Amino acid sequence: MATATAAQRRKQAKEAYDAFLAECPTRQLLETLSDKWMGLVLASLGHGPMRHSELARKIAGVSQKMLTQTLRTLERDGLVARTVTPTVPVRVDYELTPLGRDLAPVMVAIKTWAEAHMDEVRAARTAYDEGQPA
Amino acid sequence: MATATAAQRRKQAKEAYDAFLAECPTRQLLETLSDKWMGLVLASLGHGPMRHSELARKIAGVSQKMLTQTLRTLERDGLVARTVTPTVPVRVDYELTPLGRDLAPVMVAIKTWAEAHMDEVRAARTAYDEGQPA
DNA sequence: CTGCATCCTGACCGATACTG
DNA sequence: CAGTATCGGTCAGGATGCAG
Repeated sequence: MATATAAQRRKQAKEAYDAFLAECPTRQLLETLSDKWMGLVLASLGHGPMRHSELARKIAGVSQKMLTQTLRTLERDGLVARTVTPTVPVRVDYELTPLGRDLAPVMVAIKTWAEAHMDEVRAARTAYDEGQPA
Repeated sequence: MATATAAQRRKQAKEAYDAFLAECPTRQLLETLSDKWMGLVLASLGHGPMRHSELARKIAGVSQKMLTQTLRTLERDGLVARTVTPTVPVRVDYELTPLGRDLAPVMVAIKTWAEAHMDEVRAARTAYDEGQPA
């Protein structure tokens, strides 16, 4: 039943998080971090504060909706700080928090890896597709 | 009819968008690596070869379909090697290739980060939600 | 045991229009 | 410039059944 299992799960979660468990909050956080635009947004902000429109320009292909949604999630998770300057045209700046600055390099590492090994992956795909006729 | 025109416009836009992405292959690879189960599969295989059913058991919550789909993608990208042993009950083992072994630590790093900073993120979420009453 | 095909629901995402 | 709300299409992905 749920009672015994729930108590056990709670106790375990308090002592050590394990993303392999479906109910563990870490799983949810991992999925959030794996979101399509998270890496690019974090990598962009890693160079310094940026405005909403600057991010939209830098990250080609992202819609205004997705960008706002991603930034909201990052803000809620304490990875990004949102600063509103109430001038006449409202100005909003996004900046990494200390927590975000700690995560950013890890996300950048994946991006860097992808760039470094693109050729090998491409070659593997070509070989695979040739061996698997449609 | 209006539907045909709308569909055509949509199709044209989609093709143009895909053509644009073709110039930036890194983006596509990054999205692939950011897929929901990629991190957990790579992290699991980082400890050694595993069978299909073993992976399904270890990664709680993944469906058979998604697991196979993820493994096929990894195999196509040359990150995972698939070995079929034609015994009577067919045995299939998945193992990281050298390329996969190079990537795995980076993916594990994100998982590790998530597990390490879960408490801080939780606190940030609570604070955010309390400050933003619906 | 492993993998593939089919069906079907609902979540995601882009486009658009409107507020401040 | 920044953000929200709504609508509609697309497709991811879960469940099931069958094949090797």
